[in-house]
Amino acid sequence: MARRNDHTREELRALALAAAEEIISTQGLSGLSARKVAANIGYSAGSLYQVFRNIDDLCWQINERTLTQLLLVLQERAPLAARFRLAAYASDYLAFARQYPQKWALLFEHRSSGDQQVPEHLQNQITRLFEYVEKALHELNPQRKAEEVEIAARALWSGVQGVTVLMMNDKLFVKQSAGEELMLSCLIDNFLCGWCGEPKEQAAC
Amino acid sequence: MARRNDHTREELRALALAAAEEIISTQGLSGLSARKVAANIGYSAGSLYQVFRNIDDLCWQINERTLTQLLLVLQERAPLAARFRLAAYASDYLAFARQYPQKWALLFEHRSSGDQQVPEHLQNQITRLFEYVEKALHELNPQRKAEEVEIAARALWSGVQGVTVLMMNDKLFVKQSAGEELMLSCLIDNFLCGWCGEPKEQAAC
DNA sequence: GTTGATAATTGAACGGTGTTTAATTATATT
DNA sequence: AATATAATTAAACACCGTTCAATTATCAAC
Repeated sequence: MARRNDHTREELRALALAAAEEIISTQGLSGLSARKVAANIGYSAGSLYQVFRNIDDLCWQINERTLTQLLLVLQERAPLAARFRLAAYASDYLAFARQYPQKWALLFEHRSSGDQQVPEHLQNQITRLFEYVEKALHELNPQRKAEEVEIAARALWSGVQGVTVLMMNDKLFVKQSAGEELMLSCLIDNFLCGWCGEPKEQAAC
Repeated sequence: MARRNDHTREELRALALAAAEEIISTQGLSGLSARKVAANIGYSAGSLYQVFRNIDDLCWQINERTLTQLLLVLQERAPLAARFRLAAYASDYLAFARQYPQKWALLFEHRSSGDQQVPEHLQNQITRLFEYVEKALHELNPQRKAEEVEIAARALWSGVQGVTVLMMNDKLFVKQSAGEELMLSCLIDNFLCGWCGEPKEQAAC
């Protein structure tokens, strides 16, 4: 066949990405295969290579979509006061990972085998994520230098990331349910205590 | 052949694990395959299944060895005072990840496809890791309840974990070299500020 | 319309993967 | 020496990602 008008190039790309996301969500990354994706959208495996360089590329593009989705959620928190906003970011992040565990896992575990680099667009998205945190930290303590803010934002958010990772790995067993939320507020409260230099508001744990 | 005395069961297991570690260290996880491991130790692929249930199992066993190695490093820090000990733990952890990036990645990214669970022995090792941190935190503020210590240790160490993960993913770009070390001390200092309730020692960033 | 060029699509092929199993072979026991 | 036992293997199976020649549908020109 040729240039059949069923779907344009872009439509095909979107179809494939959607099908791949569906497979990953239900069967995990290990359940993903080019042939399955193709079959699910009524094409042959070879056709995917018209739109993706390889399936690593497909995974990167899924990650871009996932990150877009996440950023959209976080954006909603903009009206909140800085301190609550940070807490909301963290809790949203955790909730997102719980809701889309497989897609979230792909987001932070996918590394290309070999030469390929992280796509620029994805890097920009990650930078934006950090900027949200930087903005909140700056509002909380405007005297800090830009460099300090940058480092602190990455440190703090890496912490949130770490809590989420360990949760996802079922490798932490805290007695209470909602233990992860406790950990997040513990992390943030204690950190902000140092960041703002507020001795009185000692964190709960 | 049968029960050839070249190697006992346990020797074969050790040989295979060593070969697999070598392959992972040089070619990454994606370069690992049962046939390669077998070839490298002069056996056929099928023989591996006498000693491992599958190659996921082999990966778990590698992880146990890696974690043993890491715990050994951290143990050396026991003589230090609590605050320095914590900092040393974090820096050791980061250094370990840098030195054995592939093995470290396997440690925190490997999840079985499907039914298999995290082996008990590995869980115990992770618990021990957290206990090191708990001990230091307790020494720094003995008034805290055991529950609080438990949560704080996991929160703080997850932060260290997060910094390391993001570093490994080349996803954070801080201008300074040694930016990761700065992030770690930023995280720990600020956190401990809240933990101990020490307002004066405001962290550098 | 018919022809020819163009581009999308496919199916088959290649070399790889993990895993199972029947057949083989070396050791241990009787 | 004969037999039982257990280790080892080669081959087979069903997958995988990727490539490519062959096919086929669309478009442009005549």
